[in-house]
Amino acid sequence: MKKIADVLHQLGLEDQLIQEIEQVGRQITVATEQLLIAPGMQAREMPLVLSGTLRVMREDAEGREIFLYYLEGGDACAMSISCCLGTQMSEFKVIAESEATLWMVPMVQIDNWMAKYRSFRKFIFDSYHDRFDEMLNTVDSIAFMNMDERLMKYLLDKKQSSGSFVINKTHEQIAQELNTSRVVVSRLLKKLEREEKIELHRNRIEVL
Amino acid sequence: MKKIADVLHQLGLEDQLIQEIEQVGRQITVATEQLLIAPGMQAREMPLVLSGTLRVMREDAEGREIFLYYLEGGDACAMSISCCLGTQMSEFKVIAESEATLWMVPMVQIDNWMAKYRSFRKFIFDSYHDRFDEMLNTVDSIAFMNMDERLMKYLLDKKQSSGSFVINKTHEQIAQELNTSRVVVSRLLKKLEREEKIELHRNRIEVL
DNA sequence: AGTGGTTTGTAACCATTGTTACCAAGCTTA
DNA sequence: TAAGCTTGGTAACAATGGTTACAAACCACT
Repeated sequence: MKKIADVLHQLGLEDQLIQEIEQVGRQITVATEQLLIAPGMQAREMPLVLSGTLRVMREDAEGREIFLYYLEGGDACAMSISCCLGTQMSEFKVIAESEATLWMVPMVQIDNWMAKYRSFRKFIFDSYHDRFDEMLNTVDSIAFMNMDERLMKYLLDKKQSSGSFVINKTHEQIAQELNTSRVVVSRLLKKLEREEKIELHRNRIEVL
Repeated sequence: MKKIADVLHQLGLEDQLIQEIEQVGRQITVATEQLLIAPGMQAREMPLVLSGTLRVMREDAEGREIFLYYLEGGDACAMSISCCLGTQMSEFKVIAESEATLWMVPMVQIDNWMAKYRSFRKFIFDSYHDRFDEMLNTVDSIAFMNMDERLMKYLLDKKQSSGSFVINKTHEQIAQELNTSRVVVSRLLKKLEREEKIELHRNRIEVL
């Protein structure tokens, strides 16, 4: 597993800043499918992903959900910041897609570092930009694509982020993340199998 | 029309910063339906809306469009910043929804002010947060709502932002912003009229 | 091996949205 | 007023996706 200092170094942060982040933060480990942030929660720390993957979902009033994007090694959940600068609340649900290690940074430090370190400003802004970009991507999917295309994109994204051709999810889980029904997912997965793009097994999908 | 200093003052910025912004920026006026930013453009200035409304749209490769959000008095197009900090390009299309006056701030100054003024950092972050929030709203609409609900929400948002019950758009224009077809919009508008939520005229819709 | 729960496959049907086609109403300009 | 364009109304049909129902396959546990 990577150390926090290595990750921060790769992000291009100054050594002095890295030391400060090391001093005031703490490392935590979260288990697969563990809930990290739920709508309405007030964050006091900004999570920085050291290893593993977090899944960021949007949830509406009736409990329907939709997948937005993944956070992976080196990514910060920068959206938490504006939760704290204002007194606004989280509008997401963040769940561990796999076991993950996180570096939790106290929010109170953020503004200091923003004033002090150019590299930190760049890091946070890039982070915002990347998230925004992924949101646009999500909008593209749900606005312009049919469910079969969205499903294939979902599988490819998952393959990309996990680095594995094998996806261990049930049709029901996938249906929830795409905000559709299990029957529809099964139907379309079968179609993708007939097109020889994937192979179906119980609890497992292989991308070809 | 409001002066730039007044607008900035209302945003809670320091007097010294306001002076700097006044010195280096320039004011422009854009006509209704004028294109401000197109996908692939590189922004060198950040627009700040003094009066009027800008419409921010997402456009895909095939030219299909979808409405994301409005920018109004006091709003900054903060997304332009990350275009410039990195060397990334605009992923939006920004159009004047009405005649608008803008204060254009050179990007080169932004980082200075971020380091120097706490109020500026807060302004930019709030701006990012607000835009992100509106994006989530858009995602909610297209992910969870049917076209008739989206249409009604669209009309109410437009009423809200323009401050007028009267909406001067053709069914074709609305169809483009919602990424659907004119026939569908006409059909659903007629339904809304029968439900006495709106009144239809040529080139004009009244929200009741 | 048998029981019970979970997961997947499939059919039939419905609702919503998209498409094509055509006409009528309204505006503009000659 | 006539011609031509833009805008809006409506019908008929197609495509996509959502719902209900049921059965089969698979797994875990006894």
